[in-house]
Amino acid sequence: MNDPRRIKDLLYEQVARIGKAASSPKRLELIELLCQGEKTVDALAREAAISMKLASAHLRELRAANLVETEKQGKYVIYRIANRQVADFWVAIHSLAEDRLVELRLVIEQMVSHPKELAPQDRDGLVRLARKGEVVVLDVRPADEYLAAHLPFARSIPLDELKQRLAELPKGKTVVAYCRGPYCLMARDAVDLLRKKGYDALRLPEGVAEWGIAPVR
Amino acid sequence: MNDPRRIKDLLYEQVARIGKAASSPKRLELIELLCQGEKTVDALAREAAISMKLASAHLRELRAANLVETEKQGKYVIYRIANRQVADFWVAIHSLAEDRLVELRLVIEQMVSHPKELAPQDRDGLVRLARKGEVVVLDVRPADEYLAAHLPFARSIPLDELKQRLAELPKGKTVVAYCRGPYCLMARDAVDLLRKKGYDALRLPEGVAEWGIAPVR
DNA sequence: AGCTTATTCTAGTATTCATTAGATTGTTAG
DNA sequence: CTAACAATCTAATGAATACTAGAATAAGCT
Repeated sequence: MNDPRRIKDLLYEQVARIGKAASSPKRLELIELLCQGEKTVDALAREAAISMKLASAHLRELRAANLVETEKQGKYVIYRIANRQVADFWVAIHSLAEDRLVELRLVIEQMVSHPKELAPQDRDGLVRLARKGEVVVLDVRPADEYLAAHLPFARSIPLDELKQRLAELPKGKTVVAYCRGPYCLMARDAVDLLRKKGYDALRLPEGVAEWGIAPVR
Repeated sequence: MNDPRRIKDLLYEQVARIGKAASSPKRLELIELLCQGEKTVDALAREAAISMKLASAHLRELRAANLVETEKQGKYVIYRIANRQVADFWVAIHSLAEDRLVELRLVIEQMVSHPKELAPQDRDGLVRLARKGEVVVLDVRPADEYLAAHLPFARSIPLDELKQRLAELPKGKTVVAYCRGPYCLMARDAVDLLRKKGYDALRLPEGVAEWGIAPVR
């Protein structure tokens, strides 16, 4: 309990707790998932493709940094991000990474970039078109994530139901598909399917976190 | 070189490189120092109170994450942040830490909070008063940091020259002292000194990074 | 009550990281 | 050229971390 450290060190140590939480790829993936809406440990583990034990351990770290909260509901434990600032931080750190790390930009390009990307510049324009019904904004995430938060005027058809529900989409209009954000491939797959079926489809490489829309409980 | 990993993992791994860079207290302190302006390894080590070897090792990490750049000038190596987005990230992570971690707020309160704090709400108001000359905005950081970037209408008197240069300050006006940001104590010490000498002095717990002012090369 | 499922806790291991000391490179000053 | 200094590199150490497996809780379900 002696303290030969500078008082200042205590401050940076606290900030570093946030950095530590953000220093593991898996934890970042969990944060991104939680930005879509609250989820159980089980669901998080499944979607991040890790064991529940490991998910639990990482969530423990996130909770130790006060970035997420939990609520016990019967057999399940529900995790959610502590507030929208956490989602903003996720956007800030992945944006900075995209800005600074060529490697990241290369991987992103390899993964998705075809002529079917929508430049993420003009949000107001997209909303205006969607309001007038001139484009269809399509949320292809699981239904519960759509319920927790979605882009303005978006309609929900989860990716795994898309093939069966194609009839719901008007064929003349451009479909703008989005999912969890730039690292999620559901919208890419949706666009591939839609184009194969003759639709005019584009991928919006942004999600609710990037648009600053916080999930509701 | 086999790759049984999901392609997605590569993305989060890249983002985690930024998180790793931000997971060490010392590296965060170095980033904050570099937000004040470019510096040599030697200067950084001195101001962060660590050995040059350790500073060099940490700076190596920061450069590996592309957050800082270097330039060799004769015997010295000059480090600077790669761009203003890095400074914005520093502000984002320390703000999130202040929002989420009670421990951090407690340490900050213990360190500085007296009745002489200026609430950091009204920047425009402060600038207006400073423009009209109704308050003196005083930058107490070392002179080179003032030259690299400073708040609007601020004048420079480094803390260690303040005692000798008190005559430069008009006694009737409120002096608003600032330094490197909320974790820096130079402004606090300046305010203590000024009040002891009969000045009306307040501490602004923000610096150029928090105001979004990037240092010039 | 027993059985199943969701979650956490405890150990154990392999790996990574922070830090220090010693040797090395490159540059300036005498 | 040599001495002094700035900075980096290498190697070594102890501490922290990610992940796995096994046991322990705890809440439904039958």
